[in-house]
Parts: sequence; structure tokens; C-alpha cells
Amino acid sequence: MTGNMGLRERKKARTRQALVDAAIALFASKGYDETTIADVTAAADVSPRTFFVHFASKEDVLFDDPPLKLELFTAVLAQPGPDETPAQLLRRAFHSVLNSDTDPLGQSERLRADLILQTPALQAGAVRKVLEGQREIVRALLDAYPDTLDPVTASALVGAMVGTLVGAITMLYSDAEVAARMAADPQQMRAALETAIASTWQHLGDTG
Amino acid sequence: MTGNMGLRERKKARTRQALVDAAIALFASKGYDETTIADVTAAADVSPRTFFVHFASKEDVLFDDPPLKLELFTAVLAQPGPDETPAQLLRRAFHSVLNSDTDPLGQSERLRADLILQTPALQAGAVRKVLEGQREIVRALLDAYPDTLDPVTASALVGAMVGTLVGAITMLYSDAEVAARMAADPQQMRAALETAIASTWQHLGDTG
DNA sequence: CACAGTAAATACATTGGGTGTAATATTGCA
DNA sequence: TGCAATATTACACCCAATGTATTTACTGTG
Repeated sequence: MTGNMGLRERKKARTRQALVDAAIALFASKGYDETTIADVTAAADVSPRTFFVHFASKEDVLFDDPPLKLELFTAVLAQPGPDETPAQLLRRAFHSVLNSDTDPLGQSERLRADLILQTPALQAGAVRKVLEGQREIVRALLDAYPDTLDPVTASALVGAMVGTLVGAITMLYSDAEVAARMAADPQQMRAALETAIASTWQHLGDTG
Repeated sequence: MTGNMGLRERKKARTRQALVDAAIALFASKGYDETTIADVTAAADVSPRTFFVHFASKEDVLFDDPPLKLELFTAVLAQPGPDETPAQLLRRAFHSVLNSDTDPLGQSERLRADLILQTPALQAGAVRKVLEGQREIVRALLDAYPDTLDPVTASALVGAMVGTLVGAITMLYSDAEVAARMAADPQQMRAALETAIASTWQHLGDTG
């Protein structure tokens, strides 16, 4: 994997990783707002300007890895069943993503989640990421039902699903004890989210 | 209302309003990112530092007015019907708010909505506002069903409702022509949102 | 090995949002 | 009028972020 990269690329990747590591370590110990980019670059032993060679913004260093789950989600959406409704397809895609991921919330993921939940400045970035992903899902869903689904309904459906999850997750995480339990046992997290989706959607359907 | 305020307070309010007006005018003509706070304060004829006496941040000048609709919403939630389910109560509250407001999206509201949708930096702030309101709604809903509703389900329900609306609204507004039509005829906007809620929730309920 | 091309890292300067603080102007009230 | 309260201002400062030019280090080629 890394073997066929030239020395130059390897060096670049190394400095990038050094920045990520230094940033996360400093954020965790001093807090996000209290850590300056100068601190990070000093710890990584590079020039301050170098930070912006690798990352577009301070928060970007925390959102380094690509959104793998989103790709999987849209991949499922690309193959709707013969008699599957949009809502059913969405739910199946969610189920696939939830059960495919081997490491839904690992050690570093948890640290990052804590940082985001504690830091308003980072919440904004996370929200932006979610909104982007939402738009992408809407596009994929519309592609799956090009003739029978109008954009507003599609967007509302996706919004409902994302809203359900965000609502459930934020509440689960607001209780530190529950959050720790979920982090320790990913299966419990999966179950909690599946339950939330199922019961919520059933309730919504019964409003006639 | 403003009569019993002293001269000092009136002057302060006038300065604040001058800043809001100048900011909105400049944002609309030059764009949000292209407008500096120095521009705004120059147009309002005050010192740059004065801006931060009235607003905590650049985006705050756009979120000036208090969320009146939220109060009405929670007021409805405070009086659940005898056999009303949480989802039904939420839907009734939404219906009440939608039909009570005489000016759901007036001229200046529209301008602000356009700015927010066009400017990523503002979207984050808007979503934060929405999430705050969401938490408040969850609290009110839990108060209405203290024994039969658990926090996670409540939060998921509210998230689903808000997500549905946000999804529908953003899509409605993304089409400039549709947005103009909605702005011109509030009744059409109301109908579109009611339809979005109804059809979306029905779809979700059929995922069994 | 030397050399030219290329890309990463750096130095330097600058803009703009946001804050702390102390001084100044204006208002409320005795 | 004179004093307390407060809105506004002036000034200095920090930090994130960007533009540009320069230096440093790697790559492939002859």
C-alpha cells in the first residue's frame, strides 16, 4: 500500500499524520479552542504555514478520513428492490451501513465525538458535513426513483431519517453514562438506533 | 412599548437597528462573505468595536429576533388531548403554528432565508438555532408525557419532524422559481408543508 | 553522478473576525 | 449643577486564514 509511494509522498503523508496526531493530542489535553495552530505545528515540528498546505481549516484536521459509510449508503440506494418503496429502501440502506461497519465507534472515534460535542465551533463543522451527506443521499434516492419520486418528497424523507437518527444519537450521547456504555458495546448502539427508527416511524405513520 | 424606555435605551436600540439594517442591506448587495464588519459599522456610522457591543458575532446580526413560533409550539404541547399520541400532538402543534402565523415568510424573512441558503458559513448557525429549538420541544414533549415517553424516543420523534420540515423547506427553496411563488402566496407554502408532512410520515409508517 | 523538473515546505506580509481594557461621551437622577 | 451609570469609542492585541515568492528536497533522465 504505502510501499509503492515515492519518498516524497511518504514524507508528505508523514507530516500530515504528524499534524493530525499532534492536533488530536493537544485538543484532547488542552481543548480545541485553547489550542492554536501554532501549537500544533510546533508539536509536529513544521512551519505554521504548512498546516494549511494539508488542511483547509483548523477543524478539517479532525475530519481527515473520507466518509466511507456514505459511499456504502448510496451504493445500497443504487439498487432498489422491485417492489421496494423509497422509505423501505432508505431503511434497508441504513440497516446495511449499521451492520457492515466493523468499528462504528472505536477509541479515536469516541475521542473525536466527545470533542465535537463539547466544542460549539466543531459542531458547526459536523453539521455542515451532515447536510452535505444529506444532499448526496437525496440525489441517490432520486436516481433510484427517477419517475415516481419528486424532489420535495425525497428531501423530506431523507430529512426525516437523518432527523430521527440525529435526535436519537444526541439524546443517547447527552447522558455520559449511557454514552460510555454504547461506546463499550457497539452492538447495543446498533440495537438502540434500530429501535429508535422502527418505533419512531411507526408512531409517525399512526397520525392519520 | 418603546415610549416608556428612557432616552438612553432608545438610542441604544436605534444603534442596534441601524447595524441590523446596514448589515442586511450590505449582505444582500455584496454578499455575506464579501461584507466586512468595518463596512457595516461604517454604513451605520458607528465605531467597529460597537458592533460587538450589540452582537456576539458577525452572523448574530442576522438572527436578531426571538423565536416567537417556538413559544406557540411548546404552548400547544403543554395541552395534550386525552387519547392523543405524542406524534399526533406534535403534528397538531405544527399545524397550529403554521396556521396561526400571519406572516410565515415575509419580505425580509425571504431575504434572510436566501442569504442563509447561499452561505455555508450561515447554514451552520441556522442549524444550531434549529437544534436549540429542537431540544426545547423535546423537553416540552416529555413534560406532556412524563410517564409513558422515554427521552430517546421523544428526541427521535422531534428530530424526525424537524428533519422532515427542514428537508422539504430546503428543497422548496432551492428552486428559485418555486421559492418566489411560495413567498408570494403563503397559503401555498402552508399547503406544501402540510402535504410534505402527511405523505412523508405515511411513507415512513409503511416500512413495517 | 550531474542536472533539470517538480512538488513540499517555508518565510513574509496581510486581511478580517473577535476580545480585553481603559478612556470618553452621553444620559439618568439627586 | 454635579455625580453615578452606561453606551460608545480608541487602542492594542490574538488568532485563523490567504497570497506570494522563495527555499529545500525528491524524482526521473541523460
